[in-house]
Amino acid sequence: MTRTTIADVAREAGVTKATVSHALSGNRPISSETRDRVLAAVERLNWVPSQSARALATSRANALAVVLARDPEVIANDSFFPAFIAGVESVLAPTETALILQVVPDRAAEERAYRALSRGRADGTLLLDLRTEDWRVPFLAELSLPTVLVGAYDQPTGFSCVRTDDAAPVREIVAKLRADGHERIAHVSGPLDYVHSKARAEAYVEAVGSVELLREGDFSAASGRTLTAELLALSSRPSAILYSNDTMAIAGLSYARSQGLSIPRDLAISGFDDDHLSAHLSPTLTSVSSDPAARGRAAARLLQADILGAEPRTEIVDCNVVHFRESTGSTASATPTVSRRTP
Amino acid sequence: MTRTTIADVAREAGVTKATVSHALSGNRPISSETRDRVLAAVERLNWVPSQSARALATSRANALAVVLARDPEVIANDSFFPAFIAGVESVLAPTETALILQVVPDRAAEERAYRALSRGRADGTLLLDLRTEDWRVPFLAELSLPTVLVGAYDQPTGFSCVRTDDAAPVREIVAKLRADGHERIAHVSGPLDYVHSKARAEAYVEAVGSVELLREGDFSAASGRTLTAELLALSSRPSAILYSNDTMAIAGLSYARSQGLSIPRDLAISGFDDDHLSAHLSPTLTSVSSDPAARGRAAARLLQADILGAEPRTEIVDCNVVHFRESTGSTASATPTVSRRTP
DNA sequence: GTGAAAGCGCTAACAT
DNA sequence: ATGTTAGCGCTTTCAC
Repeated sequence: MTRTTIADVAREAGVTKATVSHALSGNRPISSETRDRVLAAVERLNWVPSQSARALATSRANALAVVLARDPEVIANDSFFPAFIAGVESVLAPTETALILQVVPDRAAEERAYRALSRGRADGTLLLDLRTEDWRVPFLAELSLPTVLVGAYDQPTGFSCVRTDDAAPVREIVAKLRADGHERIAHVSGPLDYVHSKARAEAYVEAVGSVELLREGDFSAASGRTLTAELLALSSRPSAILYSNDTMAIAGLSYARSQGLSIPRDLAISGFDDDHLSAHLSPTLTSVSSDPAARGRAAARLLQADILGAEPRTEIVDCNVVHFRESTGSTASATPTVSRRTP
Repeated sequence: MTRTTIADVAREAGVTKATVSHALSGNRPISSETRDRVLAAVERLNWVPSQSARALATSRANALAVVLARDPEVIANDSFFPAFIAGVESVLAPTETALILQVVPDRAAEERAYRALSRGRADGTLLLDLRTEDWRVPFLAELSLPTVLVGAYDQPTGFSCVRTDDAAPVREIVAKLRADGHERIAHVSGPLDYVHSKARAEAYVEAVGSVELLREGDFSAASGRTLTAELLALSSRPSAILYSNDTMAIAGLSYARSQGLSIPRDLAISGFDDDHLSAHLSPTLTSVSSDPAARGRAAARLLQADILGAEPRTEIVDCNVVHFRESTGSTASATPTVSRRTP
């Protein structure tokens, strides 16, 4: 049984391949009568155009791509990614555009992946996990593969960009902790070459005026634990720790408890990303929700526009909202208690 | 600037396109000298073969696909999916095979998506969220699109399948609760037309010998809450509830508490899927971990084998392990307390 | 061991 | 408004 092609449909409808093609694309006027006949034939034969043939002929893959250079294990415990993808899909689905997900082990493979994408696999790509001076930015520019940056990239580029203000929530949390009487506030960041980690860390440093209590983690539970141990071992230890994600915050919280500290009495803790279970922990975890789905939607729309030839533009999606919960001792309307930090 | 093609490489190396093609594929003997020259030219020109041209010529897309008919919002809160995808990617990455993710709103779109996949977009597909008598099984068989079923499908098929024993952990939990003195044990299931929900529910019914306390949820927090309320309003209410995922369990737990019940004293609770934060909740949540990554790896391997022409086979990946935690009042080695349930 | 040429199934000029 | 035809960039017979 050989696959049915556009030629079969043309024969069935008594027209030529060109007519079939145009009847479907609407790229040239067709008598409604002919169109009906063609559509009927398409229906009858259950024909779906070959994606590869179409891609070859039009140089359009009808697919967008995300390449991740992360360890597969890390993807599994990240609460940002699935929601982001869900957002992307919600704008792609109506267009019948596919999303290609490719995980690569190293830079060489990543370059090959982007080259392959630009050679017919995809029409554009979304760049996540941006780093300062990210090599992918000039690289993709040279490949002239339509690209949208997701994150507050700190250099000028010719690409569209979906930004978020990561500094504001950090300032807000620090201010609140200050008002609650905390004087030694620490920060466990993500890797500082990630632009979002860096933005948060810089906002922290600016707010507290010192790098003394800044520690660079890697978003893993293990680093959350280790760095918390390090901070708590200080002769003059912090009374509050801001973590750059919930996973590290929870690991830190567990460690602190294991040392006999009570949260938030002896140590206030806040996270980032607001995992959907964070509001159910005990104590409930103060965190920052950032609507990754909205960023996914914005990024997908910008990329589609870019592919259609629109000018690159930067969109600021600011859905960051701080949820003060029990882990900072401060529920919504709690009156700040002065000087409750431990020695 | 026109894209570089195989013809450019051939010219650069002083050979024909055919030789370039074979030098890379190894599909026919090439003098090592010529090969070197070709490879050098490829390197020099940074040439990557066009995926679409290759796909058209070989009818191989070098891509696998997952089509989801879920609401995008649901994807975001599911702890199974990201880990599963991570597993799939870990076997695909070395092969430079792409994973296509497509979310569809309804059945018509889903059929179109599968047709498009089988017409050049992908070489095979992984079927998730299996339902009893799933229409996709015969449909994909007719499309003759290589497929691997993920879940304990209850009909014979010509497809490979990655199974898990969902009944065993349910039996284990019920047995433990019984031993702890619980006599009225309820179950909040997922939609019963999903094969895994059904398997769990059936194991539950068999273990407790009655459907009286079985309620059908939809895996959402909202249904967890509603059905818990319903069960607790019973004149003779359950002293333990098994939920078919952690999200519903946590919603149920919150509701029970809001009614003044203490967990696990007044109500024992267990979940399913073991979200990475479940061990950090308070009380820590009894749940069943199932290593979705391992299932992703197995499914990807089976699909690749299938595409290469191997016989379909069923693989049982049994990594289900029950983690008894505080929410069932039963830490690992706790001695069963008889009759501590509330009236 | 290598070259020449015929497709793969579409789309898009170019005709009429 | 529709038909004819030439590619898109590969792979793969078929010759030599």
